[in-house]
Amino acid sequence: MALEHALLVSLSEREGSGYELARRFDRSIGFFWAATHQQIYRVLRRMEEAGWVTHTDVAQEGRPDKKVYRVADAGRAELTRWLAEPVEPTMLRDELGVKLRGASLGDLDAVRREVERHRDEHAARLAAYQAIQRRDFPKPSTLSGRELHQYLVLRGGIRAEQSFTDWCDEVLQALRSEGPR
Amino acid sequence: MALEHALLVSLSEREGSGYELARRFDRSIGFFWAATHQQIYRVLRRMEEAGWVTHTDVAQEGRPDKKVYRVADAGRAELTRWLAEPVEPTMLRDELGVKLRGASLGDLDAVRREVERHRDEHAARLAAYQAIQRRDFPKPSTLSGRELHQYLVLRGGIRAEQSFTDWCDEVLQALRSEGPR
DNA sequence: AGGTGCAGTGCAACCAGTTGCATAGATACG
DNA sequence: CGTATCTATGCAACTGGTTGCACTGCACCT
Repeated sequence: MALEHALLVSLSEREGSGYELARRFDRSIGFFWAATHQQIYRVLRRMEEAGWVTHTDVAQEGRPDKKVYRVADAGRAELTRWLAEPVEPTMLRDELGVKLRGASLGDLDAVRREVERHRDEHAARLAAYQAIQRRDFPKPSTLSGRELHQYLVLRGGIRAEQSFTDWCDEVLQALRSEGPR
Repeated sequence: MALEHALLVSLSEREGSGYELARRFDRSIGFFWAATHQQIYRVLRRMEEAGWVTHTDVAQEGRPDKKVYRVADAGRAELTRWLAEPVEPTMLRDELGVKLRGASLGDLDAVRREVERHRDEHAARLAAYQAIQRRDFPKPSTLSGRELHQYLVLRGGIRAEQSFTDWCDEVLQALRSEGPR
């Protein structure tokens, strides 16, 4: 599974506590691989058992102690191993498709509103990603290494949200001719 | 969850056994919502307990008996209920993104090959979907109702695979300038 | 004669992820 | 002053899905 490896990547860039990782996920990797704090805590513990990471307790004033994790040698080895190993290409998996397929068995107008809602949500994400692109990667052609890879992942997010938004528009357009509105 | 409802949609179109549903999923809904026979059997039993479907045992010659499921009133009600209820828009979730983000921590060339593999796989799916479109929906503008909805779902698959393929190409292009090849 | 594959259902164990809740001090809002 | 939010970690229960295996009998290939 990839969460372990996503955490290894994130911790390789910078050490951090479970909580910090959860917040980092919320605002960057998490756009492309979401994870709750619960899942992260559990996986970190499992990874420590496996010797992939180690932690040191850090006392703080005015706030709870935290466990700062860093990648161990075994973790680095595991990450390179996994990077070289093939993984299965993902399948599209979106409930909206199921709803649309069943639209004629229910309230068509409700499905229409649902598609609109999804379009808006995906369009909003698209705008957010594009803002990140403008802010963090104004000159893509100058990038290389880690920065280039980060940029390319962001590009993936942009393309995905763009195409989803376009699809919703196509659906709405096509449904407009159907039934009363 | 959507598997129940995907099964309700499929069974509304035509009754069938768990096995048949698994095969139907393999070649149509499954392009957009994959499910193993195991999962399907389990869910069908749960659905029967809930009164959403009923089954009749059908004896066959030369092959095992089968349980043919059909949608009950409660199932139809549940489906319409679910169709009107909002669901959360999906997040992008692809391990390839994690790999790319960590590419500089491992063998860049292996990641490159991996991206190529995924590109080929997605391009193949794209071609398959486009073949279905050409065969089953030569004149989209004439469609309405269930057929239109099926077509639109297929369009979603085509757009998703197209944009993923394009993204892989962009990545490969960008990585070409990096490191030895 | 023997292996593969299809049709058909199913159990058991496991893995990944979600949800709800608990704790506890600090700070900020109204 | 009280409520909400942030930092920080965690347990317990549950849901959804995967993997490996088992059994039956027919058809097809070599």
